[in-house]
Amino acid sequence: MADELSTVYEPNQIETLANEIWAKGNYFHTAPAKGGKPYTIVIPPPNVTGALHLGHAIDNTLQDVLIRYKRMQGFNTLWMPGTDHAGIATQSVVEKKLKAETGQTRHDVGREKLVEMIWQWKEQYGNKILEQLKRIGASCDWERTRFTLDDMCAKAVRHTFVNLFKKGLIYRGKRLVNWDSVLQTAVADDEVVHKTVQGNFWYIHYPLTDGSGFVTVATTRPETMLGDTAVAINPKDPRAAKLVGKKVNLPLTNRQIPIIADDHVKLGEGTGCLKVTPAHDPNDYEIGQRHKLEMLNILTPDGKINEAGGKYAGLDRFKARKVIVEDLKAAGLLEKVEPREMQVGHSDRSGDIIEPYLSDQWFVSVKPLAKEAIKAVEDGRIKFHPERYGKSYLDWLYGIRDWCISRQLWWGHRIPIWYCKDCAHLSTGIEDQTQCEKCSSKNIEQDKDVLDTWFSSALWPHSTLGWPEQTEELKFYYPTSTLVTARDIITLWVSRMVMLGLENMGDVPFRDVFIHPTILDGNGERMSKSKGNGIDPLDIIETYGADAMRFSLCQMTTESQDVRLPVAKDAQGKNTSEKFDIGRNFCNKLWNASRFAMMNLEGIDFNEFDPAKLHITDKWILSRLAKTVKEVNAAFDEFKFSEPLMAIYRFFWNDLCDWYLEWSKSRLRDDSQKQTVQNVLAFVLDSTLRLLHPFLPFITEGIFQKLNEIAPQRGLKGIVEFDKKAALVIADWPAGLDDLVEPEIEDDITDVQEVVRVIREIRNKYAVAPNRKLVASANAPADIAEILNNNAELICDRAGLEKFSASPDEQKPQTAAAGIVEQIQVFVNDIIDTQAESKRLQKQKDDLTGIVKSYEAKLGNENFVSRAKPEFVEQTKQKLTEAKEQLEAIEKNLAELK
RNA sequence: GGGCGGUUAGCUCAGUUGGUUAGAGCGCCUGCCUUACAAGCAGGAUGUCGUAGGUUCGAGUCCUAUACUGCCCA
Repeated sequence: MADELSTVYEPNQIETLANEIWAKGNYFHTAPAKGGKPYTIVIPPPNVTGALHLGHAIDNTLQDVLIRYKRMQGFNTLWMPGTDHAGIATQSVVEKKLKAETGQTRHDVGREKLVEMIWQWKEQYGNKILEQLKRIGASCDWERTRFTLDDMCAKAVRHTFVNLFKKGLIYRGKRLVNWDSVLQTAVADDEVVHKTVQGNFWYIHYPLTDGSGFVTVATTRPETMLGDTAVAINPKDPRAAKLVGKKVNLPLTNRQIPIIADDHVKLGEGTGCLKVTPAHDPNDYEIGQRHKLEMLNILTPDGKINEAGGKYAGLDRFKARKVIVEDLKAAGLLEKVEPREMQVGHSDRSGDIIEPYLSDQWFVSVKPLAKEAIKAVEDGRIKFHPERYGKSYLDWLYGIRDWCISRQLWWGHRIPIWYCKDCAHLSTGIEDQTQCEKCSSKNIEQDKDVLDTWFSSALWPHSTLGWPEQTEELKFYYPTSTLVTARDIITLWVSRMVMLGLENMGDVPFRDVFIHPTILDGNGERMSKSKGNGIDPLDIIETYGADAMRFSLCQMTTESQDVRLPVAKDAQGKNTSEKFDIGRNFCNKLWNASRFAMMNLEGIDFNEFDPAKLHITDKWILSRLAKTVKEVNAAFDEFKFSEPLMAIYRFFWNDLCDWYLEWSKSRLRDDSQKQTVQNVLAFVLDSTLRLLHPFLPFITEGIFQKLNEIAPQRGLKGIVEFDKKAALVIADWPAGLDDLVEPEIEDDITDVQEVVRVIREIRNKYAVAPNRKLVASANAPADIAEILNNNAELICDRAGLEKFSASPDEQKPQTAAAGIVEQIQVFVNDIIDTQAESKRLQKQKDDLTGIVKSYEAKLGNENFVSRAKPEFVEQTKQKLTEAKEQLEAIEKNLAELK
């Protein structure tokens, strides 16, 4: 059966097979009743409208690595999946579709119908992303899949709102908000992206009412002058004494507005006179508050000038700008226009220019919540990895402002507030209200707005576990263990989960927050749909396999904040990247090494294993394995991903494949050693599969299944025995191997490998045919010579020799080429080419001369000898002696050539 | 404007508490279809560690300044 395996790894079949096995065993599902220690991760719920991109792929791969690792370690492991209703994003997708298909707007179909359409859309497409997650191997407990708008989450949202409202932490107020005129909703600060755009500074004259001249104001948004209710000047400005208290005629209107003094106006900047538009600029709003100015709104919700704009009413704000500039010019009030680069806020969702807009909104007073959230990180109840991100989190919370939670949308959690039309009282409650709390009037109406999506995502770690019900799940799995996300989400989501987790549960939502790097393209730009540089993980999976993708993503996950992934178009025009070659090559190597092993495991018998028969190479590979396991565990505990993977990579490729498998070939033909090799091989391969499983779940599971058929019982009888599980996904993590570490054996094998390398180099330099057997010898100190002689067979096997021997008195034969490594001089007979040899040795001589000189310089420096640590000085002396000996040997060999 | 990163081989990145003449993969050069693997094997070349100072016996690593670059916040 093993020899039926194809020589090239084919990911497709094995991915299907592994998925079937996992589904059949229902291994991803868990429950508190299973006992053990809990380990919980809640997925950062992807937006239902979205499709996976590589950002999701890396995020979810890393979560899966942690979950699989902990599951194998025996934790009661829950990975809670789900999606986010993504208010604005989802509604606008459906609105666009409606517009494209029928030309209708949401107002044409009405609220109820639109919401129904969105639900339909969600049912149709919302599962796509879950299917995609399954393709990348996410081992979520799918039975528990949640949605931020499902009943369970809705209940949590309702309770949270009512609690906060009753505590006085939710209030309604007329405030300036970031207004998206296309979507006609307020958006949060963090939904506004600032872009640099080319604009103008218009200098406008405002004539004084007393006829004594004019003041000049400069603005980037001339149309807002319609809403000006004052002109401000710094009180220290020399002109202030004369101007403050006077009035100006606001051009194009018949209003007169006062000149006031305010510190906010910077001295010596611009014209020194600032037009104040409290209803359309955050700074002006502050000034307006201080001076109790009128707040004059001049815009309609869809971004047109309203009736306050007099004859400009009805014009779109950008059109109005042009007309107003023309009119000012005609009136001789436009002094000049300066082109100017400026930062303008754009809606993350619609791309529209955000307008500061005065409207009724609901807010959360976050200060008291933030205080607790700050404490949780400061006292270490929550730890960020890498640590520096804790600072971003704290900085944001120190300066936090009240959170505007109302959105003028129809898709989302409707605000549970009912207005009484008779007594104007506001009622709220867990249940929908049918009458006014105060006057019992049935003439009540629910608030039209919905809550910011982050309000429901902020509850995710406890709402998904059933809160406010005290479910078994909630008691067992909360607080969750680790949150894995990208750094741009720290303020948006992480901080809010901490605030509301502490508020509702009285405990942190998670202990550790791991922030992974952001994937950029080859030009250092963030991947995005609009730029067209995004890579679809499914394209990568089709081309390279899911394991290969995961390998490369994990390998890139170091502590750096960004990773670059050069993007290329393949023959079909899909975005792809050579980066995934590494993962694919690794999978192929793993596949083939496993094939080799399994082809040679016929007749393996666990009970015939005899520890007394262990060969030096067996002990060596077991020692290397044990060390690798240690390294991997240590790295995982520090939230490192690249490091453990690369440790396994080196072990598997550079130790197991390059050396052990090769040495095992002849031993497998030797009946007296066969059972030992077979058992060690099966054990080491099995261990490697276990170590790799969190990273490469599919291929390792596939091979594990085959291994189970060929060698059902694996382990080193009397030393380490492994469980006999039906699937790798639930197999035990390698443990109890520490006693296998043997440093001396590792050193001995290193000497052997060094000698082999020197001989290979010589063979290569002289172009010796691969199949030509040579004779070699070595001069080395007695102890090392003994080791080499004991392992002469290993050297011959790997260096293509028929004979090898070493001794402290060995002299270089006349016709031999010489190589040197540490204290060992190696002589390879009968291939000499005087000229080439002389060139080779000369280069070695030059290198060594440099080394000797640098040591001599160090030791010649009195400061070094007197101030460096004595053991370091001693070490350097030792090295100098060795280097000098090597140099002498080379010089001697060179002299003999001439 | 404030904060946090990055700058190491042609490319993408490692580099622990300062201590051999700085590593990996890809790419490149040479030789191999060696009975697991050419997505492979063996060998080789390649770096003033952004720049300038400083601390130190010793700096890719610590400090200061500076350039370029990215992200977050205002």
